[in-house]
Amino acid sequence: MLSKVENKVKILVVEDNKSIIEGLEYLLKKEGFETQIVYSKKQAIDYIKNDNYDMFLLDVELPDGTGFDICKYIKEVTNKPIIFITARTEEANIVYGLDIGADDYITKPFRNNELISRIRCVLRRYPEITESKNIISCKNIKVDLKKAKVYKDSEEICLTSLEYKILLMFLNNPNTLITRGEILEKIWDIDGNFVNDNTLSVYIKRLREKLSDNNSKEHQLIQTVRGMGYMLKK
Amino acid sequence: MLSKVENKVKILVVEDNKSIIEGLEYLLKKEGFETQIVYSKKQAIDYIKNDNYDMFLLDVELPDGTGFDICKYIKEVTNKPIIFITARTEEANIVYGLDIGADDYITKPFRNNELISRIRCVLRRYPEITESKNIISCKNIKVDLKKAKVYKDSEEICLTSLEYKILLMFLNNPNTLITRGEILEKIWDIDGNFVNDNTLSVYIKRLREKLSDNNSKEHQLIQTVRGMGYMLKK
DNA sequence: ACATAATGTGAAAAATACTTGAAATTTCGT
DNA sequence: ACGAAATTTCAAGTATTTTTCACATTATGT
Repeated sequence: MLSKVENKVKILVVEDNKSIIEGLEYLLKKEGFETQIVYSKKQAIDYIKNDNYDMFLLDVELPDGTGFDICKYIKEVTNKPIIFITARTEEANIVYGLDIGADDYITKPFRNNELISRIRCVLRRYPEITESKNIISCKNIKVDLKKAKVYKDSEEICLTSLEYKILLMFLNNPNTLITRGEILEKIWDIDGNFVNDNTLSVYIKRLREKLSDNNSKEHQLIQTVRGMGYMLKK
Repeated sequence: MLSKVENKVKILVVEDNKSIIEGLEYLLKKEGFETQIVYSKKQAIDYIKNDNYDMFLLDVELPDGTGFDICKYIKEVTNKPIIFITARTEEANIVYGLDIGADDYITKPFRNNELISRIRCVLRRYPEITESKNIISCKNIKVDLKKAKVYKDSEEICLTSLEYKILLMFLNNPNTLITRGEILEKIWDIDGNFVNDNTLSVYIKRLREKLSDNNSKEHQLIQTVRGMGYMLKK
């Protein structure tokens, strides 16, 4: 199966209270975020080291330390939004949390809507995060997923909807061989009734035509791998 | 039939609850993992000694010990991801599990989707595991399965699709005699209509030509076993 | 040295991919 | 609902690469 490049905002949640986690994970997923939940300071720092998150929700009290420690660590290595989740009793210290670089805080128990709107509000202050999620690009071709528009060197080019789907399939799997079968299956599969095999060739030809102004073989974004399929060269 | 080198992530599951095992095995297989299930600490350590696993799912409570013991043992001998499966009652100790090197935990009963996404998430933090599944190599020849590209000493060489298929057949069965019949069957079998026997010889010749720069016999990757077939010397 | 098996060669045949134009279908504005 | 425009599909012809095969040559084991 082909992998899919995720274009979601990725949030790391550090929280050790199981009953909060359950609702939280469901909520965030539903709202279109990608989440990773960890339970301790140690684990959190581990995950941060090994992965890239766009944003952090940190509980203050953790079994092996405080969210403040994690916050300081995050601010050392990157500049991404941080929201603290605090018990009401910790409210007094939260000024400290904001001092060391957090963007907001929310006290438990919180209403789901409030959390989500705080998250979105904070994200608005980091426009580069959401913007980067709506654009896929390769070489001089850029796709704005939100507007479903395609640009060649910042000049818009018009693709039909099938051409667009095929292009996305390539952009989501750069440097990966995609067989004709896989494309036919994904784009045309209506209960096994594939389209004429040649149709795909026609689409590839048109896509190339539109994407490239230099139709020498080596300059094609979409390379054919004879006898196997096609591949987008990143 | 020829054995096939699996390019799947291989998971050792240590769990003594039969009703969990049943669903688990089916689920993991369906999601494309290779699984081995064992029921006790003793058995687990035995299997770990004798085989290479990419990842571990450990129940905490076992008839003859705890998953924590197994976790410590694993971390002594290798660095592979570990996820604990715990009953809700053991939740308190789980911080200990994470301390001794586990990557995540999940409490029973769990939803299938949650387990799978935790597994995939943890695997993402060990990129070398999934990457190693996309590369097969032997001596100075490397094959990138994702790109369907072949390299000789990190220099790309171009194979036709049949040459590629045959090479893969050899790489998937190193140090194993493969008869001409087996190759003909696997590569050319279209309802028993085999190709001219000599065709295979031609392909072997071309493959050798492309794979080696030194065409002395001993240096050939693909050795002929007179009267029997061919063998790839690892 | 002999018979047999394996290998090398190049030209013909086949397979695969590309191009083009035109027919069928869908979409969209009126 | 109708017609025009755009999109999608298909068929036929062309170009390119690969696969195949017949025959010549070389290697191997007894």
